[in-house]
Amino acid sequence: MTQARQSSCPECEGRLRSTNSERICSECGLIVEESRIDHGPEWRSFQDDESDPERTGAPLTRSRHDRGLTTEIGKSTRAKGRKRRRLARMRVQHSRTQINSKRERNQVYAFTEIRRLTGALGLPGSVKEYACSLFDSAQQADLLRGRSLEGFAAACTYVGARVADVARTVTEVCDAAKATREEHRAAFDAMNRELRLSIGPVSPTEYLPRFASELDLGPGVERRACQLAEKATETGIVSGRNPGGVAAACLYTAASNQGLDLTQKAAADVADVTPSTIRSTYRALTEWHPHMTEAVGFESQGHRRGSVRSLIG
DNA sequence: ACGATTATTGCGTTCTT
DNA sequence: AAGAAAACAATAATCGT
Repeated sequence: MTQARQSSCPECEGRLRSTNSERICSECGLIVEESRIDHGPEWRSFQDDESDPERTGAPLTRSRHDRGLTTEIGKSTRAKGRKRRRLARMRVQHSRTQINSKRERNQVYAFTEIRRLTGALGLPGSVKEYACSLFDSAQQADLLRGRSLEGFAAACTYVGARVADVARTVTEVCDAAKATREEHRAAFDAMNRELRLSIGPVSPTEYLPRFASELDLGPGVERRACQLAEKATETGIVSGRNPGGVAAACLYTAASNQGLDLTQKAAADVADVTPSTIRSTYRALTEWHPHMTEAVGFESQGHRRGSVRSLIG
């Protein structure tokens, strides 16, 4: 809202915006200024970042984590006494190393994928780190069994982008990821449930800055669009709708009101929707007056249906 | 390009079994 | 309690201007 000092991101030239404690780039999420508030937990696992001594880069092919080769030490009924106890011990140790190495392999794989994803989506390192730590939490919470690693990598990246206020749509993430929408969702739901992520439905405003800059719209238009988006949220227009589509429609409406020649198709494209979506939302946006079912219920109308769809961008 | 109309899709509800 | 089906809202596709 108040931008006084630097007007563009040193990395990607995106516009900056301020939150409570920091100024961040609206496109890549780079934190330009930060008024010393330490945000979130201190993640930093043993071996870190840039060096990556483990052989990275190797396994980008799809591999299910459970489907590897395994060796087991059978329970021999013939072994007796000391020999039997030795075997038992071996079995225990062996299983332990197997679990550890499995975990480690998974982690390396997931981290590599997260790194690749954040790169491909133009997300900053902070998102990558958050995503990795989130994956670690998920692993410790034993959320992985029965769900795909790729899904978790995608979901962690998605959540990371969300909390950094540089949301990407599920479509964007899944297109770049080696995961299907279903896998992403399974992982996301699991983490959301078990880890108590504070990830509510996406607000259209989260997409506004990025879309605005992609469309070369000035701050004035963006501000107006933001007002529209807030009003849309209050009115209940957003519930059940694709937030990205609403954001694009708000921008279109704002631009249109100011005489800019922004085409519906252009607005639709940045949000990955069709012009007809822009149209219908535009209508709802401009003539929200005539009829409003349940006029006064301000909280009641909050979530009628499609709350799930609002969750996923 | 925009608006109106029809088709499709997706999801919550409800109606079973 | 889990699954099938009718119902509804948003989005996409299509046609007309």
